[in-house]
Amino acid sequence: MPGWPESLTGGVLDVAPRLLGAVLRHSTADGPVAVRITEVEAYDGPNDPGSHAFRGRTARNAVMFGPPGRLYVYFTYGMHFCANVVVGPEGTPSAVLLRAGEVVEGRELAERRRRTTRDLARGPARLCQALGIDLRHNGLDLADGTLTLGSRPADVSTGPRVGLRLAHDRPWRFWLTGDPTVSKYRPAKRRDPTP
DNA sequence: TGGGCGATTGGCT
DNA sequence: GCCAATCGCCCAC
Repeated sequence: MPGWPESLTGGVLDVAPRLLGAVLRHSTADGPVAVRITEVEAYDGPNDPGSHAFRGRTARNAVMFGPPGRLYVYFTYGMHFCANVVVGPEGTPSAVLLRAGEVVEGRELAERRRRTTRDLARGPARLCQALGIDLRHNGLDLADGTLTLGSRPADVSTGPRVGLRLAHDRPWRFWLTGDPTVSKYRPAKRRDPTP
C-alpha cells in the first residue's frame, strides 16, 4: 500500500484520527478475523503522563520506542490484553490504542473467542480477544496488509480518554461520530473521594 | 524484595 | 451503580 508506513510517522495527534476506518486483519490456524477501527486513543510518549513510556524505556514498553507500524501489546488487570499501533519516528515512543471496532470478517470465529454474539470488539480488551491477539503478538509488523489504512474520515468526534487517572483532561480519544460500536466512556475511579 | 495499582470486563444489586 | 477477578509492572523500602 503506497504511503505506508510513512503515513504513520507524523505526530500522534494527527495520525490517531487517520486510523479510524482502517482495517486490522489477523489470521491464525483457526482462520482470519478483521476489524474496522472505530475508536482510538493517542498516547504521546514522553510528554504524556498517561503513557506507559512517560517514565522512559522498560522491558514492557520497548516496542513503543521502535519503528512505526508495529503492534504494542500489553497485559493488564491480570487478565486482559490491549493493542496499540506504534506511530511517529523511531525513538519517539508514541502509540495509538485501539479501543473499539467493527468485525468485518470472521464473525463466527470472533463470536467463538468472545463466547458471545454482542460487543465483539467494543472495548480494547474485547477487540484483542476477538482478533486472537495476546502478548505473543507484541512487536508484530503490521505491514503487508495486516493493517490497511483508508482515507481520512470526515466525521470524527473527540473527548477525554477512558479510565485514566493521570492526564484525564486531554481530549485525545477519537471516534467515528455516531458509530454504534464505540465503547462507553468510563472515568477512572478515584482513590481519594474526600472533597 | 514487597505491595499498590492498572489504557478492563462482566456479573450482580 | 458497584465491585471482584487476577497478575505483571514498577518503584519505594
